[in-house]
Order: sequence, then C-alpha cells, then structure tokens
Amino acid sequence: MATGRTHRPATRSRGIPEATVARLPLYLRALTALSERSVPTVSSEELATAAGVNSAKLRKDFSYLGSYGTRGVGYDVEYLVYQISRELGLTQDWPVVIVGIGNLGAALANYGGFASRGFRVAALIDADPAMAGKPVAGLPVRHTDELESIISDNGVSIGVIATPAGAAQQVCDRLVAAGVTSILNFAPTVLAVPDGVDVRKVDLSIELQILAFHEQRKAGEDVNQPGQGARTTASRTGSTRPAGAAAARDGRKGPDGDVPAVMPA
Amino acid sequence: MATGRTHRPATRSRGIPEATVARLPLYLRALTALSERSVPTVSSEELATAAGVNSAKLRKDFSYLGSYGTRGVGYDVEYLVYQISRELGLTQDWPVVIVGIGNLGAALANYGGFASRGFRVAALIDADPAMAGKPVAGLPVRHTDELESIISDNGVSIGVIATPAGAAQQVCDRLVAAGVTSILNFAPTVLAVPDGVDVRKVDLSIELQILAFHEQRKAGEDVNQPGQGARTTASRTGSTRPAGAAAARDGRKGPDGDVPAVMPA
DNA sequence: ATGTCTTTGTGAACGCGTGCACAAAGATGG
DNA sequence: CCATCTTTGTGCACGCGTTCACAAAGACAT
Repeated sequence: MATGRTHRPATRSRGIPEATVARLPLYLRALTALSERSVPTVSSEELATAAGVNSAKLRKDFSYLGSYGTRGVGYDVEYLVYQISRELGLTQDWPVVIVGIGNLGAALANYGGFASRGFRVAALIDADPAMAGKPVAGLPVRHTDELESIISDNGVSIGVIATPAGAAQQVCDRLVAAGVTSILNFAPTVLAVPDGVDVRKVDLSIELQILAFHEQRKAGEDVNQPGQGARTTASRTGSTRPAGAAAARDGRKGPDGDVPAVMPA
Repeated sequence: MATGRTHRPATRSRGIPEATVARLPLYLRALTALSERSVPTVSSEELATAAGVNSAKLRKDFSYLGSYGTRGVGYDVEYLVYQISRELGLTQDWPVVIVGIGNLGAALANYGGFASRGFRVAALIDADPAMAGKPVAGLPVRHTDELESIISDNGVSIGVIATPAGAAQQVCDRLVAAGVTSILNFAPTVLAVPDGVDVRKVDLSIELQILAFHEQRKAGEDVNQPGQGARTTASRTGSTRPAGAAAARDGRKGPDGDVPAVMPA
C-alpha cells in the first residue's frame, strides 16, 4: 500500500468501512472491463477473482452499498458499474490541479486514468518561470502565482502535489487556503493540514523499502532456521530480540558508511 | 495511500507486524532528517510528531525491533537509523530494474529516493526499439530482449513495472521466470504471481477515486441527492448523469472504459 | 544515596476487518 | 406447482492493529 491516510480515525463514512471504499475502485475497474466485453452479469466468485480478492469479502463489501445482486444469478454488470461510480462520486466531473511539473508531474498529466474516470486536469502549475506557457500533455503550464485564481475560477477541490519535498508544505498551505479540501501527495513529506482536509500519500521509496524487507527475509530464511514451522506463536510475548542484537549494539560506534545519509529530494 | 498488498494474508514476518514494517520507512525518513541536523537523541513524542503518527504506536513498533531506547532520555538517533536500516535490509545494495520507460518510468529513473536509499537502478528496459540506447537519467535504455540476461547478470531480485496495463502481466511473467521475487507494479492490473513472489501495487487513479469519495461525502453532508457539486462557485461541467438505474442500463456508462490505453507509462 | 522527574516498554481492552459457513432467495426444469 | 440447484447476503468468530494507562527504568539534582 503506497498509501497513507492522514487523520480520520477510520471513520465509517456513511456506514461504508474505509477498507471497503478502498476496494471499490478495484471492483469498478474489473466491472468496466466486463462491461466493455458486453458481459451482462457476473457472479461474486468471478468478479472476486478478477479483482484479486476473496469472494466473501466482495459480497460483504457490496452489501454495504445495498442488495444489488440476484441470488442464483449474480450481479448485473452495468447496474453495478453505475452504483459504484455513483457511490465513489465519479458521476460528476472533478477538476484537479497538479502542482510541480517535473518528471512525475508530467507523467501524471499524461496519465489516461485520470481523464477517463471522472477527473479532469484543470491546470498544471509549476514554480519555474521557464516552464510557464510550455505545453505538457496538451495543457500550458501555469505559474504558481496563478494558483489561487485557478482554484477559485475552476472550483477545484482536489489537488495533486508532485513537487520536491521542500516545497510541499508551502504548496499544501496555499492549496488549502484557496479552498482545496483533498490532497494527493507524492512528495516524501508529512503534510500538516487542518481538520476537514483529506490527505493521501503515495510514496515510491517507501514501497520499495517494504519490498526490500520481505526480500531480505526470504533470502535469510535459508541462512537462518529454514524451519517452515518457525511460525509458532512462541515469540509472541516477550522481547523478540534478534540473536544479533547484542553484536549490533557494538557497532554503535558511529559513523558507519552503511547508513545512507542522503534523503531523497 | 497508494498501496496495495497482494496475497500474503498479513503474515507476521519474523514477529514484526506488517503494519509496523510499513511504518519503518516513515520513521527512517524522520530520523535521517534529524541525523542531518546532528540531533543526538529524540523522544518518542517528538519523533512521532515528525513522522505523523501516535507516540504509543511508535514505541510499540520499536519494541518489536528490540529495546533501543533509554528511559528518561529517548532514542539515540544514529543508532536507531542504523537499526531500522538493517531491519529493512537497506544496509545492502539492491539492484532494481525498471520496465516501461514512458513518462512514469522516466520519472522513477530520475527519482532520487531510490539511489539514496540502498537501491540501485541496474537497468531501464523498454519494448520500443526506438528507445533502445537512448539515455534516460544517465542510463541507456535496454531492449526487452535483454531482460533475462540483465536480471541474471546483475542478480536483480526486485523489478518495477511501469508499462501499459496490457503488457504488465507478460512482463511480470518474464521477470518472475528470470528470478525476480519482488515486484512493484504501477500498471492498473491485478498481477498473478506464483507463491513466494511479493507484489506491491501503486495505483494513481485509485487514490484519486478514494479522495473523490470523501470529497463527495463532505459536499453531500447536507444534501441527500447524489451528484451534487461541492463548491458553490463554478458550475461543474459535465455529465451529471440522469439518476436512476434505467439510464445506467442503456449501454455506455460513465466516463469511459477503464484500462486506459496509455498508462502512466 | 536518595528522591524526583522524565520517558520508555508493555499489559490489557477494544474495535475493525476478514473469512467461514449457512440459511434465505430466487432461477430453472419437469 | 414443486423440487432442485445456484448464488447471494450475513451472523459469527477470530485475529490483527490501535490506543490507553501505568509500572519500571534510568537520568539528574541535591
């Protein structure tokens, strides 16, 4: 999960659990694919497989939306596409601004998934005056000075931050002050926002680090105890101190070259 | 959060909960920043604030790694940086290949967070022959034909997929066959992989859809009728679909089909 | 040494999410 | 109209994750 929710203690929004909301786009994608192939109905089992989830979970998720299935038959594909789209708020058009038109910002601007899903890129904004006017993905890049007026004029409520980490909080503040209440943050920083503003974070390097953890674990399984049965609940309580912890403490001395000292920009 | 875990029923890897592992990179980032400012020690409260989490949660997370703090004082910044780096497997150098050098792939290649955090981009791979040899982020793009040999020669175990959705599964299969056991997938597709292979998914459009859901909820708190725009100023252009299932049932639903032909590529 | 003060480490309770398993509902065929 | 078969919708139990609250541990001053 490259995800990170800020605030919001897992509030059950209108009775729909957060975990379910996070899966609805997944279902929607699978359903849209079926729709394009003119498949009229689909069972929870088939759809679950296509979406990569458990069928019981899928049925429970749908039960939060209402009883949209027919027992013995399954779900009407078109109908379900509409219901989920409506629930997610995709039946309306959301104007979005992207701030920070570097490599990533340009990639986002060109991302087809936005336009095709109820989102419209209202403007691309960058702080570099040299970028101003330059067309990216068919849109002229606007300068940061125009940020407030762009948001106000277009009624933008969702902003995407693709700036360097150092500029993110400042951009965030301006977006919020101008009226944006939902932010998708690609900068590797924790954003501080007032209550009522949603922030979702996508952090590329964090995802890789999590993968590295599991990769290391796989590699170390052979070296250490190859025990398949090593998953006992034995170490549940008590300090599960790794055997090498004591030795590691010796290395405390200081400046090891191992530790990368450079933050990602 | 742009994250999505595939498979793996929340296995508690070596006693460290998945949720904790996912937060370690966050702590590491905050700690590295402190380290650069030569801060010697930090309390759980301060660090928790910097990382954007609850202090009790942070202490419990660290307790899974061992007792690395000093009561009454806090945690030694340098020592903790090393411990977390080691736990995440970042004290070694992970060679990574990026497949699909479109907009997103190029952005990833240029992303500083990779190189500075124990990851090394071993190669950039693209299926387009016209791209071959072209330098991106200082590396010459290699053709897909070389995929297997690149992975084998460099001992790559982590692959990043930034191709269009249609090519993702095929690329994935080849990566896995060549020996890759961890995949970071940016293509909007559910990847099927054999046991033992980890897949993490980053899906840009899903994140936006989740934001839209909450945004709609905020806007519609007073209004019951769906499809109500949030901000009062601008008229929300668009497809305010005639409510009702009937309208939905006559072909062509929402924006348009999913699976954008052009991926974040 | 002794007392005070700060901060960690964790036991325990609670709530959310997941998955099983099954009854109810409806389709379908005779 | 009845029997059978398929698939939904959900009650229930279980486990993970989060949070509170506090005792234990150490630093520091006197």
